[in-house]
Amino acid sequence: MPTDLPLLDRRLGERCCDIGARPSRTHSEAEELAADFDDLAHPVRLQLLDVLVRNEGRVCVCDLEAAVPVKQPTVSHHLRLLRESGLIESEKVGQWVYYRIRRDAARALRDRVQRVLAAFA
Amino acid sequence: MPTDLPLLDRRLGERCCDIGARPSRTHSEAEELAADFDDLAHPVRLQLLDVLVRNEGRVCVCDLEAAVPVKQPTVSHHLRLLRESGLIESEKVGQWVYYRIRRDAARALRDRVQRVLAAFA
DNA sequence: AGAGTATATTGACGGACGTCGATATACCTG
DNA sequence: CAGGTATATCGACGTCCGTCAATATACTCT
Repeated sequence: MPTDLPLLDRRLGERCCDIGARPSRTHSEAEELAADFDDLAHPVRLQLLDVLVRNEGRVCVCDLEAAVPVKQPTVSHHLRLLRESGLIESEKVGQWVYYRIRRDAARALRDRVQRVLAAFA
Repeated sequence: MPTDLPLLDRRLGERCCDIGARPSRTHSEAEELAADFDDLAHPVRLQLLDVLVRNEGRVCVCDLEAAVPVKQPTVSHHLRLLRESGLIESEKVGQWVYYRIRRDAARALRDRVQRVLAAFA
């Protein structure tokens, strides 16, 4: 698209506020994307996901607890957020709860995020 | 790495909390990454970046203001956050301020994020 | 049943975040 | 200089977020 023409005019300081720049996404689309980034915008959640990704299969909560610098209720809190956003799932075995990453959801998130970031190139 | 062996044991419910799972990143590394995601974790910031990416060069604040559903002080607020994180820069021309994306910083952020998400594959 | 363990939930607290009206600052024009 | 415009900053307000101690729930073993 020839977005250059109005910009050259603008350089002269003669016009402003009239390029009619509109985002390519609606605000609610942007909200959904922001929610994707939000899931990843906390160090504890990143570390939990990291452990789950690198330990294919099952990791129990006490292992996760040992991997991050917060107390058990806080770990449960972040695990709940990740579960509610569909990125991980849990399975109760005896008195333990094993968590694992949901590869399909993780890949879908990765693809959505990469589609956004591709425009940054 | 053979992460499977302890996991098979674990399946029987006989052991727990001993795989010594440690995140591949320190907490402060995770904090820096989380800050990257935080920059993108707001719909208004995503929309602002979108407009700046798609209008190579200069966009003045009033144009940005027209593109998002918040008032002028809030636009300035988000522009400041993006500027402080190095993703955009501004140039004053007459009574206007033109913003543009910093391609180098944007690409660097994209690469950091993609490196994280690659593990999700 | 009773004691111990693993995990989730609740409730409270402090602090950070998003928003906006009001105001300040800087510039331009007449 | 006076009046107008563009943008930034300030100050206040409400809401959301992260954390944890305490408690609840569910399971295991004896």
